[in-house]
Amino acid sequence: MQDIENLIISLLEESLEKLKSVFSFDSSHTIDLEIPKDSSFGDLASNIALKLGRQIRHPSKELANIMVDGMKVMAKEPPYSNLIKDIEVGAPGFINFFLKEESLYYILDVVKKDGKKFGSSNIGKGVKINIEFASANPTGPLTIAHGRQAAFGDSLANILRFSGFKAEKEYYINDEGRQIDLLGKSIQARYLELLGERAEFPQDGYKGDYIIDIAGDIKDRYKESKRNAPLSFYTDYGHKDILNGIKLDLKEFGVAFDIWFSQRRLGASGKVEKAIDALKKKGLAYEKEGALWLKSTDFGDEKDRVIIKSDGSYTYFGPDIAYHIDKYKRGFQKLVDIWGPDHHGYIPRMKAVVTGLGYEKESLIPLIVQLVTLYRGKTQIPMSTRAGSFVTLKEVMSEIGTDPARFFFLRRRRDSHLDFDLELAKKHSLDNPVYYIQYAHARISSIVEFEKKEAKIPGGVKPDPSLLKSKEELNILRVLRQFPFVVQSSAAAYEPYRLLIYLEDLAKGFHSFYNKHRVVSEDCSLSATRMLLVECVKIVIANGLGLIGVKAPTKM
RNA sequence: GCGCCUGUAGCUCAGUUGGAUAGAGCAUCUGCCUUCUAAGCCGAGGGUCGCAGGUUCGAAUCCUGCCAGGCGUACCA
Repeated sequence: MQDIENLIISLLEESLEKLKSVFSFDSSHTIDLEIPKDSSFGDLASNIALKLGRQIRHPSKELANIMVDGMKVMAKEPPYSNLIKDIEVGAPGFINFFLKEESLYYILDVVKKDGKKFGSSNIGKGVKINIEFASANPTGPLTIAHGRQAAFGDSLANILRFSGFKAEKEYYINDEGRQIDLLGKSIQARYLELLGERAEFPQDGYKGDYIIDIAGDIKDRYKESKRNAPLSFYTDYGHKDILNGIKLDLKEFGVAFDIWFSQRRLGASGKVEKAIDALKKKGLAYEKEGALWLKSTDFGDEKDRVIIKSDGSYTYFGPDIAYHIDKYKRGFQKLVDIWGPDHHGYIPRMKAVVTGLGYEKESLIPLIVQLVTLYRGKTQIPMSTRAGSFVTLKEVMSEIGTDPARFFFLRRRRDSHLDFDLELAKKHSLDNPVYYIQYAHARISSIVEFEKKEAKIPGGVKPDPSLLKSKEELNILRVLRQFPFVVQSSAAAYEPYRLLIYLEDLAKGFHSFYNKHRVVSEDCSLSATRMLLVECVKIVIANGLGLIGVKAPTKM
């Protein structure tokens, strides 16, 4: 398939070269092919004449006509002759290629042969890339916002691996600092309350019920013996307990991190001081009003940012600088940070650090994943971390299941605010595309079973793709052909949702086919061919769902 | 005030980076199960792409100015 693309591109290049004898222009054009949305515009199309027309100020359609006339002659000779059926000029100057059916059949062999690898590529060229995501503070359970980030980061990493990157999934544990202290104080206060003491609850303390649960656990385990325990006992107990919960949730959600990176360990290693020294040496940090500031304005930030507060403690930013440097030192060439929209102001200062220390600005890739609003039908479910009332990822998983949860979190562009309707996610219809896609996979599995049991197709019968003539069959071939493109564009744009849209399209193609045509029939040759077709659909659905971490069931 | 995100069919959203007649699903209306899974399929209606300018062969897409919603604007994380 890739060969077909390349052949047509080389044909276009050749034609462009000939055009130079008539017009003068520089030949630095990269020729892209697209798959037209409407198949009446052919199987592949190029807009090269339109681009060239703008450059040399000549009517595009005329250029396209000249090129097509030349290419039609060339297309009569091998290697093009057994590939191209026709070449046409489209309305504004598109060049549309119509391929022979044989060239579409080719995809079946490729899918069957590549199997689980179909769709993979090496566009990543082995570049080491770190994907850090869902790094919630261990001060409370994962919420649905983290759920979206987790589903996104996990799938993105899978897609990047499939595309030839060496991607690692990392979780940054914020296990020290002001918020952790606040957590400890909150637990301490609740514990003392349980012992019947009047305890002062911290002003900005964590008010959720889970704090009381933790305090209760401490009481069950230690009775009253922790009445005078130091604060560090509560901070340690609390954040470890919560982190364990987070790990369990993520495991259930199907996310397996390669690295759990502790901020506390980073602090103990002395790397934070080293990083700040490096900044000072480069003249990127200065002292003012007893605090240490980063000159982020030199790199386009609105104002300079505090690294060390006047009381001598670090802001969140301090360790985070060291953390990013550490990731580079560990050999990562690209760092993806997946953040919520509340972190967007954080991008310029982090970019400032990276460029200031001599790393490529583009090697840091912050991706902002927009908010999730939960609905139950028409009514919005209110969420507020501060009041301690929020819907957790765990609650969503247990209500609707992990597959629909992952799917819904991924279904939109990351820039798009996500409306997540729990009622919708529970429905078993096309309202809910997870089941629609999984259903296609299950149906095919069932056909495979049926054929095995009935043994309709004798062993010697070979598939003959030239029997595939119907609109529905040819459509499936076209859609199958797109899969590698979709994977690659998802990887390049860091957008897993494109894969979901594609899978819905493929499933639709299959269901349409299924309703109109029988796979296993009295016609052995046709049956064998359609079995091959349907098995290819199954492979691609399984590959696609695998990348987004959704199961491909054989029965439903 | 400033910054970021969003505005496309009644609803939820796509639109391949500036291309061809703006597309899906849901909802509404209408058909299809004695044969491989009806969690399915076929068909119909539904649009001033937030508004106003600009850039060019060509704009939902790019630029400017408005309008609306969300988020942020800490020596919190």
